[in-house]
Amino acid sequence: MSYPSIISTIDLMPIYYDKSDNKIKIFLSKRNNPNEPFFDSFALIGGFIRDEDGDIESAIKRIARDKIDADLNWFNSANPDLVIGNKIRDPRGFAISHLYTVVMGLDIYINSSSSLNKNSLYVDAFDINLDLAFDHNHLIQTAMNKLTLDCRLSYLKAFTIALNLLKPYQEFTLSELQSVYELLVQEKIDKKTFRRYIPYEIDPILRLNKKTVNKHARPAELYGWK
Amino acid sequence: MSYPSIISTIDLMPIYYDKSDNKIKIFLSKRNNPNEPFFDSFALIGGFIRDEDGDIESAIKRIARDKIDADLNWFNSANPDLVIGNKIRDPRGFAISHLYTVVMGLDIYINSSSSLNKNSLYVDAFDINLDLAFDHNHLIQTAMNKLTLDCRLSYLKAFTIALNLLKPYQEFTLSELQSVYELLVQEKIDKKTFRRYIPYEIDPILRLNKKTVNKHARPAELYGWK
DNA sequence: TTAATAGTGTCTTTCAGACAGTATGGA
DNA sequence: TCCATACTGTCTGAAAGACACTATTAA
Repeated sequence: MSYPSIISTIDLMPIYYDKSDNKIKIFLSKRNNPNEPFFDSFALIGGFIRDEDGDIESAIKRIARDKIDADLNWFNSANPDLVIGNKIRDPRGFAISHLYTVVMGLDIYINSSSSLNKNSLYVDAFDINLDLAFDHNHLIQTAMNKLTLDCRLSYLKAFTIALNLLKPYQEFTLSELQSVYELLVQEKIDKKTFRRYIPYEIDPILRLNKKTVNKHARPAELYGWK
Repeated sequence: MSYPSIISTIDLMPIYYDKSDNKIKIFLSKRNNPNEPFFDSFALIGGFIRDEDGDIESAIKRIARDKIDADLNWFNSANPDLVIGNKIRDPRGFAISHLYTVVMGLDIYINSSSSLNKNSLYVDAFDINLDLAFDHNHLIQTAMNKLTLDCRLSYLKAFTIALNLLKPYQEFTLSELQSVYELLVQEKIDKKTFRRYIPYEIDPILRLNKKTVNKHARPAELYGWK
């Protein structure tokens, strides 16, 4: 007995907060197999779901490990952020992509930068000016749009994601947290309003009793992780 | 060249507002193929995604037409409400279910009741006391839970879905609309608060200048569709 | 009249938005 | 000193919650 051979794939959209130019970036890698479509183009990392994976989460873990040589420390949710399937997006046939937005840790960033060097690329998640493989331009735009809408709908979700994007940094200021938040919701927030959101008691952040240095202005309180 | 043979399926969770006992119900059908797993059990309607479907939306339409002999008038969203995939949920192998919540029209309800008669069943979406095929008990519980959370997060979403659930009825009162809303968010709302939500100008509802009759109380204004 | 449900008025609390004011460092 | 950024105080207006009040029918 045989079943329809639809191709089921995972695509991972690893996002990362780049403090140095205050942008949310996406990790892209160059497709390096001449026997696969879009050879030499940049793309989201991804792959087929295999029978031996056993379940979707295992497939995600395997792909993350194979493609960026690291575990991903946080999943946006158990459900994919985007599912799209048709016969035109992949020349190999009817392919369903399950796109998961994941947050990268700093270690992953460093590993990828060095070992994968010229085959990887970080680009502004909200402004991709590059032709990607498959329909990945469209996937990214749709997924980032959904991320913004979700974050606008629930400040708690925005807040949680902002914290996860800052996790790679040992220390951060509330102004930096606000910057990440503003990138997620794609709008400026009043400083006082933002600080009212902060549920000091609940969240895993910790006032370090340290201040920033070498700024030409009043130093900011530094926060870290419990 | 061959690709991994993961089974990709669609499951539809058709919901319907039953005015007579004020419940949101799910349409279930009895599995009638002795060669398929869970023969004679009740289940959500669903099926394999086939290569000739071309895309996911077409697969959904085909399955709806095959299984309940009708088009579905409204999709919750382009994305599935739930995706779950592993090797244990289907004896035939690694199966990924893409679950879509859909709202049934009255015509579908009537068609299904008559032609499918004893092979279909309507049950309270929030209280399934019946062992269903596959992991469908779990799917339904998770999907209804997500529906409630989504509706609590956005009153506009709750409102839109409530209106869609009332679409099959030509006339309805604001109290009825509130009842549907309360089922969706799973909590009682103050009458005045609820009426303040109603954006008279925006929504496709219309005051009919008619009132309910034969009630032992003050008659209610009837509303209909533009 | 009463029972029952429809619908409204309004007080109170909460909270976002706006923005001025104060604090604290470097140059 | 001033400039820049961090942080706080507080007024205002919008909207939710609570709940009492009025309205309109049948029995």
